[in-house]
Amino acid sequence: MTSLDDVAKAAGVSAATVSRALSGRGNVSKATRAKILEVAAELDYVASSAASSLASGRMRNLGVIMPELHRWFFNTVLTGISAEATRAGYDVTLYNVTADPEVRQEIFTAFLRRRRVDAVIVVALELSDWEELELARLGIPVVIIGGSSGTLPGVSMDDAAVTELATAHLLELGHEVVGFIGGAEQFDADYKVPSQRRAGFDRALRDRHIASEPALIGEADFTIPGGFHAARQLLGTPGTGMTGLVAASDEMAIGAILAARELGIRVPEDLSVVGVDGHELGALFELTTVDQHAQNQGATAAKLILATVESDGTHPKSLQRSFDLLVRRSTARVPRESSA
Amino acid sequence: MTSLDDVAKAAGVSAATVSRALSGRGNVSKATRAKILEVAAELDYVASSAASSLASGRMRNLGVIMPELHRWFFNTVLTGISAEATRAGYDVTLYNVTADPEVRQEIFTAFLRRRRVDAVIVVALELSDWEELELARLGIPVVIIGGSSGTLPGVSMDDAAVTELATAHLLELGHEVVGFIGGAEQFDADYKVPSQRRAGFDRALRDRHIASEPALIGEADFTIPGGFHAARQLLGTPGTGMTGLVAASDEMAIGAILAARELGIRVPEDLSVVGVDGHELGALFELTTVDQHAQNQGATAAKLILATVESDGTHPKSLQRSFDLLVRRSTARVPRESSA
DNA sequence: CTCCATACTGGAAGCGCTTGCACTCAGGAT
DNA sequence: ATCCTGAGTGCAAGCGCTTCCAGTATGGAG
Repeated sequence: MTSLDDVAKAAGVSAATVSRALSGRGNVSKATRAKILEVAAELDYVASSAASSLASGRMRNLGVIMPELHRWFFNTVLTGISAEATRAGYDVTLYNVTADPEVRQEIFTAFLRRRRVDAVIVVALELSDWEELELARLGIPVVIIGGSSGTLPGVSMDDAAVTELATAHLLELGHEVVGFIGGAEQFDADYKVPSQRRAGFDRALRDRHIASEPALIGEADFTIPGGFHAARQLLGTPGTGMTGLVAASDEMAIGAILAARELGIRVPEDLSVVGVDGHELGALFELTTVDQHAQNQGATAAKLILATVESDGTHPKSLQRSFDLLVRRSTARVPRESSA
Repeated sequence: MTSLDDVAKAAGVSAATVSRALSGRGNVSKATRAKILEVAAELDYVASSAASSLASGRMRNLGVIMPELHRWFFNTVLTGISAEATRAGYDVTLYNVTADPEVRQEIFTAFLRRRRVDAVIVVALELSDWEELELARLGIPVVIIGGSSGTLPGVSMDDAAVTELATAHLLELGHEVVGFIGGAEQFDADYKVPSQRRAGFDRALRDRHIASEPALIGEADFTIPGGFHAARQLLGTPGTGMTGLVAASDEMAIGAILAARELGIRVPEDLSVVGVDGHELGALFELTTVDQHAQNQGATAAKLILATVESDGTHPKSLQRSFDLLVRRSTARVPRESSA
């Protein structure tokens, strides 16, 4: 492996100058820099990250903590982060916090404290006080996506407003009996998004003075099968007169559409379904949804935190992400005689 | 931040001894080690990875190169790798090679050459000669998953055997007109799995002396929408008499089932559909498939390569993964009068 | 024609660990 | 009793960069 010194010797300058030329910090004359760049390329020189990190304290590495990778939101956000990090020359180190509490704790103590990353992005994890403290103790910028924290900045959406918008869409179409599929009471106890989304649904109903009907509320785990089963039960309940259904995630909405099809309920003629996410499968099911631009959320968080790292190191600011209602064919005006 | 020296002083020993006690390399008396461990815990000491890496040449970091994260296979393999790496105390650095050739090249030159990882797992990427060379030049163990290489070891499946098994299953059920949905000729030009899977299908037919019918071959990109569109075209073609359909991935198989439903074709009464993967959504669609234990593939690759890293550093051996036919309700014996 | 700020450059001191080497000290073999 | 072996420990030399500092040259200001 060629080292800095090899380059310095070959270029006839000191190691210090090579370092400056390659990193862009400090002054180097144009001619010298050109010469060094040429020699470095010739020798295929790439600086050792360990040496560079040790000397400078900079890692050029971004940590990402996520609870899982299967659900669309997570891998989409991760894709966004990764693209942005790569563009900036940063590596991405993935910490997959599993359900195992020991693993989770290990991540926060052993792994993160090795000082391997310059910054951390936490995705959709509700942090315990202890965890926030550990994170703060790292002394590096932290940004939260799709979760909330009293003390840490985040790139987030108003998760209540999102379902409120979805619900309002249905109400405006004339639906009066609207159901909801969201997180189970105990689903992801440590993740507030489900309850927020539920709150938005409730709010929309309340604003129109419509009573929330417990029989119209289903619980699922945000996946397609989860939505399928919850919807089948909801739709199988006779006499509800439900003509609209809001799902707190697109995956559940898709599950609901599948359930409706199985039961011979036409979407949107008999039932309007709206989801939340902007899942790529939505197009296939012509699903009306509230797009939360997940990939963008990841990219934005990465950009935000990398800017912080590269500049002073003050704490990044929180950012509110926008979202848009994307109307497709799974929602329609309520039929004249509304009887499900 | 507390350093090794702090611990050494507090424990009344030399830094060398602390290092040995904490890393487990070299001899330290039981009493001394206990004392050091106690002090280290007390001081919340965690070694700086940069310093440790620089001095030892070990990174405790595993690189993973993937072309994408959305498709089920990828995030499932990654989950398996991550779990295993975490267990072993290794970080996972993710390199998401996008379609952009510049980014791809950048990963192989700039990123990987910083010597940040002890080993690399390449997932479902057909490497160019140049890339294999670059990888070899890194001088670290490399393992391929779901791709092939003449020179690099891998954890792989016989991708032809898999579809052969799926196809044989259909043939054994009495189906004689069997269609296939696989990769487009130019889909992932640099990824051989699609053509292998096609080859397995062809082989199964040939073994039974059944001619392969071009009209029964569909092309898609391994996703649900892709499978949907390909299947709709295949199924929409009148007079083929097709009663069985093999999809080269579960996602395409699911798309095909959706297409069949839309066209009023019953599965499995009118059409048997079999996929390949073991996708978690398969259960919902009662999809018969060939389970390739993807998460296991990831875990196995990680275990394999970490063992190599921890021991001598000789090259890891290739491993052939097993796969199992998982019969569910999407396949059935061919109806008496076979006419689609 | 001086003087001084500025642009470049090199020397050298680390960054915080790991590890080869030398040393001491028991305990077992002779 | 002597020698040898090996466990246990400390010293010190790095690992390959970064960056502070000091030194030299250069150009414009006075």
